[in-house]
Amino acid sequence: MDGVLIRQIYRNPDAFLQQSVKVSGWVRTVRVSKAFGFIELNDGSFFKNLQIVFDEMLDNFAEIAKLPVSTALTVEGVLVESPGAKQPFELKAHRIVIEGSSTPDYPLQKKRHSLEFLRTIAHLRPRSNTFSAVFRIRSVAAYAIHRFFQERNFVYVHTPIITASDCEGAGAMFQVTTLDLNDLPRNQEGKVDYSQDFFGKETNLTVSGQLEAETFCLAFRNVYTFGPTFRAENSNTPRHAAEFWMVEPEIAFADLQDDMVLAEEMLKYIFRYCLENAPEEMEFCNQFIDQGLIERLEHIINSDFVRLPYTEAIELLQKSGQAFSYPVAWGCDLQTEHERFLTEQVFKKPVFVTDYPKEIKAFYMRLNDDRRTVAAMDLLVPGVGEIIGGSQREERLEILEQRMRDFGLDFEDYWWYLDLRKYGGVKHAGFGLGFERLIMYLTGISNIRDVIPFPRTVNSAEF
RNA sequence: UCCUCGAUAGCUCAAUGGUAGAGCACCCGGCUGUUAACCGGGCGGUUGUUGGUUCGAGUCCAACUCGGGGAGCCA
Repeated sequence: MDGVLIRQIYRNPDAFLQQSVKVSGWVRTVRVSKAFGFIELNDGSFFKNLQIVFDEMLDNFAEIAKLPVSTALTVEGVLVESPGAKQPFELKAHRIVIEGSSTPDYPLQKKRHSLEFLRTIAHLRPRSNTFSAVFRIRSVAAYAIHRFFQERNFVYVHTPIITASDCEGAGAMFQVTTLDLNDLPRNQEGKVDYSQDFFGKETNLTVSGQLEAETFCLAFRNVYTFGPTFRAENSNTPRHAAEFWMVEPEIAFADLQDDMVLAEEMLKYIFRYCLENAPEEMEFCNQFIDQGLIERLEHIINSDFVRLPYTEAIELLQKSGQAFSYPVAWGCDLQTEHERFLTEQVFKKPVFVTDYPKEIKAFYMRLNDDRRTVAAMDLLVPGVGEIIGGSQREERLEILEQRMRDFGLDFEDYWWYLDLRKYGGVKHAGFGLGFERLIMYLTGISNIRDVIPFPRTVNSAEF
């Protein structure tokens, strides 16, 4: 008899009812009486457990009745309709084989644990309901992203993890070196001689694949990256990690409006895909992590995102009569409290804030005709804040060079980036989506450490 | 990095400056359809670390470590 997956049984129970079935999985809990008992078995293929009914007809009944949680079993029996109210069917066991034993000190108890405690046992927490749901949703969402772009013929670009370009100053970087830190080679000025380092120059872990993605954009037209990025910022918040994943599409012959349409369609696609393809996991999140989650996501799928120019946002905030800790004035960046007010109080749905003052945005963002603002957009969502940052890129060589001078950037470091404008440069645009922030929004999990299998944050690189 | 709150049994939490407790987990026993099963009994502690105040510190003070919430930076 070949084994079946619990997922197969749940998805098509009629094919298995009254049939002999063999399943393998791990014990979530055992409830036992004198002559019979119940096992909740989870085989990893499905969020829900299969209830196993066993009785003293088993020759190893006494042993099975005392199994500690997390014992691995293979169970053979007949799938029958369950008289119990909480499950539609159950497996009446004829034979139970212990595949892998466990011990009573198994840390995961069959009760609710705090997320903080579960973080300390990151190697075991995927066996809990919450993380079983979160990490399957993470997987499904990652696949949805690939599907979305591949269906639209975007080319998936693998931009480098190790980079020599200190691009856009997006944040502090982790240095990559093979030099002996206890005995650094020095040049004549007494500075570290990186010509003796592995790459012959100073290198770091990437903070963004955008500039490299632009090169492929101007060859393949529509491209996207999806991979890890690293920031050595000393950020101690529930929304920042030192290692996280970003999705960065880049589209040619496209402007900021096209960019926002793409971002909006992509998010709606991912939300819809996860609701349809991980319904049990989404329902669990809706019930135990964030009540109202599904309703909110469905509302977003069916609503139009707001487009709000920065200048109007400032006026709106100023006229709101709301007391803010940080004053609102044209030219200042929006503070968290301002973003929350806009997206949570005023609109109650995602808001694109567009056309920021050029001084507070990156050098590569396209200068608008007013010469004061750039074609940038941030997508703010209730609860999570900024989830996407994007812009139309400056394709005009002279203006780009002027902007680089304004920012004090060295042309030599960007010679290849400038070449893109020289050889058939066209208008193009793109954005970056913080994948973990998307997962937070999808699951209702409020700490980024709980949507990353093994999170790396300031002072923490366990496992 | 700043502000703020916290750290007591494996977990979640109690405990006026004066004998460290409960629920759950775990162990033993009971129970013929359980659902975080239930009922009875038992085991379980260098009170985060270091130092200080005091006759006496889980409790007060200081520093440090780790964690929660908020802010900055950002995705």
